[in-house]
Amino acid sequence: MEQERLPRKEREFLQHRQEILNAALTLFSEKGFHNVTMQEIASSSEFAVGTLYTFFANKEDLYRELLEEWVSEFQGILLEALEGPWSEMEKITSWLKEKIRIFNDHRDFVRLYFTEIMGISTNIRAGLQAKTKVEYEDILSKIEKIFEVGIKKKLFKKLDPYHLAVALDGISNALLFEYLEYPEKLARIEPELILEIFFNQIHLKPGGEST
Amino acid sequence: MEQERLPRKEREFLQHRQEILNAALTLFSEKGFHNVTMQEIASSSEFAVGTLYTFFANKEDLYRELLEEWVSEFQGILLEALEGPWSEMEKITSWLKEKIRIFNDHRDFVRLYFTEIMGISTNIRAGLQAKTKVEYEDILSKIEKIFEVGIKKKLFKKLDPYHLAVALDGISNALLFEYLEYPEKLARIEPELILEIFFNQIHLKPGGEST
Amino acid sequence: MEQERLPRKEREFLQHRQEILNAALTLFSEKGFHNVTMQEIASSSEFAVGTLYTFFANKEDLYRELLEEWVSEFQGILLEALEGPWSEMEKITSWLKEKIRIFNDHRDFVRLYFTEIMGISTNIRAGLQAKTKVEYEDILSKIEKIFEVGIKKKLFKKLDPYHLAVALDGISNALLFEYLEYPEKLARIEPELILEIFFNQIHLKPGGEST
Amino acid sequence: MEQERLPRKEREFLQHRQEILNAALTLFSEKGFHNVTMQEIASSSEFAVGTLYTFFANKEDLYRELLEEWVSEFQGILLEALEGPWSEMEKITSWLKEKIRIFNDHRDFVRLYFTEIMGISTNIRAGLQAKTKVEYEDILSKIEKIFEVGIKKKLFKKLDPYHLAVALDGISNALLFEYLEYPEKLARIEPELILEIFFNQIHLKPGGEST
DNA sequence: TATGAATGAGACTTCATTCAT
DNA sequence: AATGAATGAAGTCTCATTCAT
Repeated sequence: MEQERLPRKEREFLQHRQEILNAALTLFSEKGFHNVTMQEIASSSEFAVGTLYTFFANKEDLYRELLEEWVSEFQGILLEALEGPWSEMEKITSWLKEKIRIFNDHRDFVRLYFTEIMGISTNIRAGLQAKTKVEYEDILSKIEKIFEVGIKKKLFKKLDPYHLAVALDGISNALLFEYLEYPEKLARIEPELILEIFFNQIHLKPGGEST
Repeated sequence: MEQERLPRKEREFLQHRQEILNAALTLFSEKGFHNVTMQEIASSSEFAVGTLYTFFANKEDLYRELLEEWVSEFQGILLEALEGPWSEMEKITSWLKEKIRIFNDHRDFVRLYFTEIMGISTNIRAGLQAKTKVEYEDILSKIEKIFEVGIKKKLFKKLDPYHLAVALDGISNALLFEYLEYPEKLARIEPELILEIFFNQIHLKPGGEST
Repeated sequence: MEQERLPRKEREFLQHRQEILNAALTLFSEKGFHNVTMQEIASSSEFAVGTLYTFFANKEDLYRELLEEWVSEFQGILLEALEGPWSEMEKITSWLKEKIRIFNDHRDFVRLYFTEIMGISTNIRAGLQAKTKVEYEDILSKIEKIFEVGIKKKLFKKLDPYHLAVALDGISNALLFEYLEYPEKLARIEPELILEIFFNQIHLKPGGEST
Repeated sequence: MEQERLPRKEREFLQHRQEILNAALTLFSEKGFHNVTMQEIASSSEFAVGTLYTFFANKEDLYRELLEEWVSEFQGILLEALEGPWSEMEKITSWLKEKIRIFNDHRDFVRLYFTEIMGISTNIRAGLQAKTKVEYEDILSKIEKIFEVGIKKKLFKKLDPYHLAVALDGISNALLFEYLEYPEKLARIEPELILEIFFNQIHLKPGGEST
């Protein structure tokens, strides 16, 4: 999008780079970092192996740039969704909406991303886990803040806001993963589904709730 | 425990096997399948490389047996927790209690396990994902059943029981992972913490709330 | 010879392949399949180990292709020698002439070939023995036919033509091997030497004998 | 046979040794030196691997002793057949008779033996080829002598006696191999079959002959 | 700038041999 | 004397990376 008015050479360069990254994403997502060879990425993107090395210093670097580019793209989208001048519930809803959209539109990336942050870093030297996790915690703490405010405003029950943030994230991940894996089992996921399960009752409803 | 009265040879065999598996678990969990060499496992378990091959046909096999042994152990524990002659809430509580205990006592294994089922199978040929996922879905459907019954008994709100199962599992995973990662941020996790967030209000409380 | 007008790349490919095969032939012939390492073939052909694998799938394959290429080459030459529009004696003489030439010019290969068909297949999986033996039997049966015809024409004594074929082949192999091993003991072998021993008198010439 | 009146210990020792050699012969003959493991020989002879090493210094040694024992046994038999106080034709006939018997009764050994002398030594360090070939040449030169004498006595045509020895040996090997490989194709081989092909006419019979 | 043949370090695996029991 | 678990050297093969064209 930002390469609109670049010289042709540069435009082409960026496009080729993107083609390689796309091919790599699909392959990495299907088979994992170690089960994909540079040769495969080259064939799949219709370049020669040597050419990959004019775009990326090495395999690790390709992998890192691939992840980081998307991570920062989505990080931006999600942070923005959480930062508008809206009510707490609206912020959470818009964040969920974007998250759902991302899961739906970028399954390959999501698989790769979760492999990297949940599990054991596939590529140790690339050292992505640390950086990626920091960004993840950034989102979490934004949500934590929202809960904190919401609790102060008596919108939500008085529970640990950090726990709530982690829990909401966990619920949404679980449902979305299950959905991606078995799309037939669940109807298309909407924020409301998640919110209903998670929230419905955490809302402080005068006259209600657990002793 | 069960090898008490085996002939010495057999006892030794099993013990050596276990020593190898223990070393391997730590290494795999720290660095992932592909970043661990047989040489490392050998050194770490204080055997020669060749010795590993008297216990396991190859690296893949070692990895598979490692995972399968623990998976089936924990599968047994969790299923048992879900199957007693108790109330719905008791079943869920006992399941959570066991899950928390497993996460706490077997962090290395848990990391490895989630790498395998959430992410991209580290070792494609080992074909663990399929088998492992089936067992995982088995637990989930048990929980689903519990919710179903609970809903019929008017214990729980009328929500899709499968969604509820996935969500509860997701919440507990998220909190437990966060806890394992940053033990200082969360107090020792108890079933009650999770249940409070998840359940508190899903209980149909006469006099309270949503139709 | 036939790669004259191929693109340079292709020419080079075939030449490198041949260099590897030549080095391998010498080594295999000297030490046998199992006593030659890929490293040795690489060093001897002045390529890196990895390079061998761009030409051949594995050691077995290299060995197989090496043998099959020559076998089919010589098979062609020998069959042609046996199939001309000549008299029976001329066919046998021309076959012997070619056989002697092959033994002389391709000693390394001959050693390797006989190791493979006479003895125990060095490389079981390569399954060369079967294929190679079939081609060998093909030649034998051609010679058998020639004897059959010759017997009908009363050129040869009435003996089992298959026995005669095997025997003539055996005599020529024995003399040629002995010659290759101790070239000083025998004068340069000519078809006549073999024919004299084998034939001289099997010709049914009442009262007389071969001119 | 010669261990008749040895102390039991020694008798047993020799018997066990023989059992190992028998198992090894079968295996080596089927799969070749390099495709047989010490473990296999142990299993097949129903001893432990370690036990093999109380009988033989190493695999090579086992192989060497195996071959040498039989070679010297058969060398004795064949030399004896060639050395009696008989006529030239009788000597050759008795030699052939023994050779045929050996081929028939000891096919495994014969396969192994020819692998070793014809082809490329399977086990280079064992250095059997040299020793074995010397003994082989010993037989050949005995036959050569017989031809020499026979020629002097005008029994045989005046051809190079060494050539004749090599040729007769080659004919008999070829027919016997073919027979062992395809026993159905040839009737049971008798000295007469070989002699008929080889000799019939080489006899100098003034006035010609063959009925 | 793009190519892909060539490279060689490094991983897995086998198996002859040893040695404590 | 017999055993067989343990050893580790050595061999095969892969694949990220380089570099001459």
